[in-house]
Amino acid sequence: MLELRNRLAESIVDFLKENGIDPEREEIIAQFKKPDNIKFGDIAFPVFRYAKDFKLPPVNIGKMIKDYFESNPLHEIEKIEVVGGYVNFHVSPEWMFESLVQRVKERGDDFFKTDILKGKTIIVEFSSPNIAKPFSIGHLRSTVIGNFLRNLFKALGANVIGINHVGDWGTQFGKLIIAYKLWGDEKEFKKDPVKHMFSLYVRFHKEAEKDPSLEDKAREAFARLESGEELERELWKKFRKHSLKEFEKTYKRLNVEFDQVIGESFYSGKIESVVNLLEQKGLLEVSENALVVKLDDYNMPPCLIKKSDGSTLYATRDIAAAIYRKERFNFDKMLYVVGSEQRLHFRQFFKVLEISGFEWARNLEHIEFGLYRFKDGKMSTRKGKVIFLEDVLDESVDRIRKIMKEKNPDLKEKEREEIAEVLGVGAIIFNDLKNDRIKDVHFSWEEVLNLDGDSGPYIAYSYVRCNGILRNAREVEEGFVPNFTHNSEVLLVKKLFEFSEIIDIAYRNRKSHFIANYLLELTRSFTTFYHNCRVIGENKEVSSFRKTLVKLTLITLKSGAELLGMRLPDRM
RNA sequence: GCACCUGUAGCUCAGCAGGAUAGAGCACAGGAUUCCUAAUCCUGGUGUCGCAGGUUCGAAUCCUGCCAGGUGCACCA
Repeated sequence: MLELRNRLAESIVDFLKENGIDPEREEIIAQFKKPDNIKFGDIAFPVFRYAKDFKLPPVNIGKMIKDYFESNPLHEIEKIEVVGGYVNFHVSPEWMFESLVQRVKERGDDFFKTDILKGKTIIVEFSSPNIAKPFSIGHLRSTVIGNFLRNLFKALGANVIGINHVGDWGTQFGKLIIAYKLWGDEKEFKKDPVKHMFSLYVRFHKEAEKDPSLEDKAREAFARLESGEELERELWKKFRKHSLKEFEKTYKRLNVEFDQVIGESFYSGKIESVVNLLEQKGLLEVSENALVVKLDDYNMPPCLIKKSDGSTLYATRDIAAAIYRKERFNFDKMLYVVGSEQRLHFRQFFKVLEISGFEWARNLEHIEFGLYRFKDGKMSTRKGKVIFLEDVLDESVDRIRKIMKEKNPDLKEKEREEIAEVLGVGAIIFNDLKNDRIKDVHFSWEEVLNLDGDSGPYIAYSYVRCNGILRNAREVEEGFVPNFTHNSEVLLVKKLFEFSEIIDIAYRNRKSHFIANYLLELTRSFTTFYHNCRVIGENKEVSSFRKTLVKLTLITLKSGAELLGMRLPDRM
């Protein structure tokens, strides 16, 4: 469609030039619009703004453009209509179908992939849970959004490095160490390490309200950890090991992989060189006994580099990590998938890098997203007010399992289990990715687990039907000659054709909801087609053509779901 | 207090490099199954696009101000 727009724009530029107007092609392309209603065609060009130049009503100009195209016709265009001030181009569905088929013949299942990012190295830092805390539904967002971006950039040909920047360093570990020393229970820990650590963490904050000296003790404990004291180090290793093992299970369920899992602790040895560098550049100042970089000139509060007790902070480690990664991977872009509440933090350390002379700092992006919130406010790990992701996934799988028993009782137990897992987890992933990530998600079990309408299972169901048809229509040969006999076929082909453009939009905005919504629309187009057009039992030409439409729908649904990181079952 | 984000149908949300009567899902009512899985499809919308100005041939979309909710603003991450 992009190429077609280019060609249309070129013709319009020629036409306008003949009439003494000299616009850029890009300018024309920007004016193209996708009509709200399909009856107005596929590409619309509004001509209102030229009324003054031509000293004619828009309709007349539209007619002139139409005439121009009719004397220089494009085979991709089936029909041109002038309505009001618009020139509406109706793209030939036959041409769309043939282009799609051609593409699939050439590229197979990779038909939607491109190489626009070939040769580029892109780092996506995502998930990054705190290993002192359990994996809550709050961590789901960074995980699935990051995974989506990793998939997307890969599909566009980039060399992508997905990094799980595990939160395994910081004062929180001081807290955990103190709490473990005071109230830790070896037996409880062995039984369920993560839950036990969580209860210690919550208890720490509760007790610290009564006894604020605990906070100081925690900071001291972290300082000892950072300076390499044996006892603290051992405890830390123990906490870390068990947490990572636990997280691994969750990642497996979510079908998420990382190219690198490096904790913040990894950078603790690289802090001094950062401090020295900032010192050299004359950016470092002592303020209230701490080391800071002042950012007054950029309308930001100072960025804290070292606490007054000499231990490091989040920002320091992020700066060290960025420099390290630039040296190691020489990335073209680095994206941080982290909640929007940390926006200031990112602006600050991006700026510190920039004024330190690292020009590549402008290739850093904070991919922010809204947080999960309850009716009565924010989730808080500290207060123990948190929903565990595992519980959400289990509940979702449970619900699916029940529905499956009802709808398809003939499935074997083992197969049903596998499919319920795929559908249940997929439903949660889809639910998270279907809305603009910038918005907060109001958590309610009802909504997260809602399986009606705009949901993962809805898409999966269409996919399953496609598979069913292909299984039952083995005898039918695929047909590559367009043979439209019903309007729903035309609408389906047009929807299928949109896919590449949607990928482009999702890429430019780094947002998954464009793809999620597209998949819902495609599914709707398909089910309408499904209800109106049978594949099996029609004459040869019709059956063959329709079989190919089903095949195209199948691979498009699969590809879109793959980008989102959602698996689809062959039956359900 | 300052900065940023959000505000669209009863609810959850699309649409916002300006463009045609502002669209989905849920909920509610009715209908469709001799036929590729009815987890489906079809029919039914009188919405102050938070409010008020401005720019424009044209504003949900851009600008300004205000209101509401959220987030952040030095030793947490």
